[in-house]
Amino acid sequence: MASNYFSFKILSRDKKTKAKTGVINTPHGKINTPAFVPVGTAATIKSLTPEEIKNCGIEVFIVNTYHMIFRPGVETVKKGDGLHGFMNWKFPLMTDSGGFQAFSLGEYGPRNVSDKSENMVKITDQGIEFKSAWDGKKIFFGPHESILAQHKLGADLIMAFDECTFYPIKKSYAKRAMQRTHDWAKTCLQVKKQLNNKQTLYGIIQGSVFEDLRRNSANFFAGKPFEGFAVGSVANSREPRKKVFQVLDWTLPILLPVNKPIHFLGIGEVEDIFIAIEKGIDSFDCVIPTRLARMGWIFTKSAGLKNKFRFDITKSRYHSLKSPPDRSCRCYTCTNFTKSYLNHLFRCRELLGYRLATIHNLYFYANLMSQIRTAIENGEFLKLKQEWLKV
RNA sequence: GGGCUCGUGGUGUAGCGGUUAACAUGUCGCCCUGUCGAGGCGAAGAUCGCCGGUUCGAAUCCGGUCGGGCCCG
Repeated sequence: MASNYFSFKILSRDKKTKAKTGVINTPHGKINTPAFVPVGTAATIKSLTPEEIKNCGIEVFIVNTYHMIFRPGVETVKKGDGLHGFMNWKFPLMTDSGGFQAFSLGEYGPRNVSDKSENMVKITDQGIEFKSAWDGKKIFFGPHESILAQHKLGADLIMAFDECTFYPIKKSYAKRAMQRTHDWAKTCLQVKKQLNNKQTLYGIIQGSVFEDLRRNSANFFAGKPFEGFAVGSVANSREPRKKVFQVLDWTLPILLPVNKPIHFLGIGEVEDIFIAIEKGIDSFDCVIPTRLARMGWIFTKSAGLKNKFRFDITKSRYHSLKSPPDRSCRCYTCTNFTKSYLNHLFRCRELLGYRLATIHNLYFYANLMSQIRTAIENGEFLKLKQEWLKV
C-alpha cells in the first residue's frame, strides 16, 4: 500500500471559464483532471485486460458496488486483495455507492410522480431494500452497508450512499429524497471514521430539478468533510437536457470555492463533457463509450456534433471500406484494422469486434480529455470547444 | 429409362386444407448518459417454381410441367 493518500491540486485555470486542470493523487497513482472515468460494472471493462485499458490512456475506472455484493460478494473480493488485487488493476479506482441501482433496477412505476413506493425496490429512511436482479432474494442496503462494502472493495475513490430520483418527480418527494441523502451522508462520514477508513469519499448532491433544493444540497455538502463532491440524478433520469446543466449553474458556484474535486455522475456525450468542464467539473463517468462500442458505434471527431461524434460500423456501407475506423486516430484498432474488417466482425458477432471497438472508443475519450487538458493549460479551451462543437 | 425427394421474402428455413403465410439472418431507420445490456424497438420485403384440377376454401391434396438433389438400371 502506497503511503501517499488523497490530495487534489489545481494546476491551471482557464481565464474565461471555470475550466481547470488538476491532479488527484491516490494510493494507486495520479489522475489527471478533467478525467473521463469509464464504467467497469462487474469488475471489468467488458472484454479488455487491465493492460489494454491502460494503453487506451485511461487512468481510473469505476466498479459497481451493488454488482459486487451479489457477484462475487464483497468478502470474496476482499480475500482477493480488494478490487485492485482481484482485477489486477494497479491504478486508481472508484466505486459507486449502490444507490443508483434503486433507480436503474426499479420499475419505472408510480414512484415517478408520487410519494409512494410501490416497487420491487423499496426505499425507506433507513435505506433501500433491493430485490436481487439474479435470484430475487431481498437484501437491505443503507449508508452503513454501502461504506462497509466499499471499504472492503478498497477503491481509492468512493461514493456516499444516496437516493437517485426519477423524473418527472414531485417536489415534495425530491425534497424528501434529498433530506434522506443528507442524513445518509452524515452516517457515511461516521461509519468511515469508525472504520478508520482512508478512502476518498465523495458526497453526492441531490435535489432533482429544483433550484432551491439543489442549492440547499450543495450548501450542505460544501460544509461537510467530504474529500470530493459528485452531482447526481441528472443525466439519466429523463430530465430535460436544459435542466441537466442548470443544475450545475445552481450548485457549482457553491461547491467550487471549496477547492475539492467535483464529479458529474453519468455524464458522457462529447458535447456534455465540454459544457460541464466549462462550468467547473473535474471528472465524469459514463457507459457511453463502452456500451455503444458493443453495439458497433465508433467515435470519431469527423462524424461531427450532429451525429454525436460517432457512426455505426455495422451498416452495410462499410462492408468493403479499407480505411481505418478513424483516420486521425492512433489507437491499436485504427492503426491495425479497417472499417471493412470491423464491419465483418460485428456482422458475425465475433468477440474481437467488441474488443476493438471498445479499445478505440476508450482511446477516443482519453485522447479527448488529454486534448482538453492541454487546451486549458494553453488558454485555448474555448477555441477547442468551438472547433469541436461547430455545426 | 424407372423410382424417391425438394422447390415459400436477398439468403436459410417453418407451416403441410381454413383468420392479414411464421422464424432466423440480411437490408433500412430509431434508441442507449452513476451498465439488467457481447443490445432494444420499428419498417420494408414473398401473389408459397409454373400450368391445370379437386374443394365453400390450397403454400398445403391430385395431375402435368420446369428446375435442383439422391437412388436403381
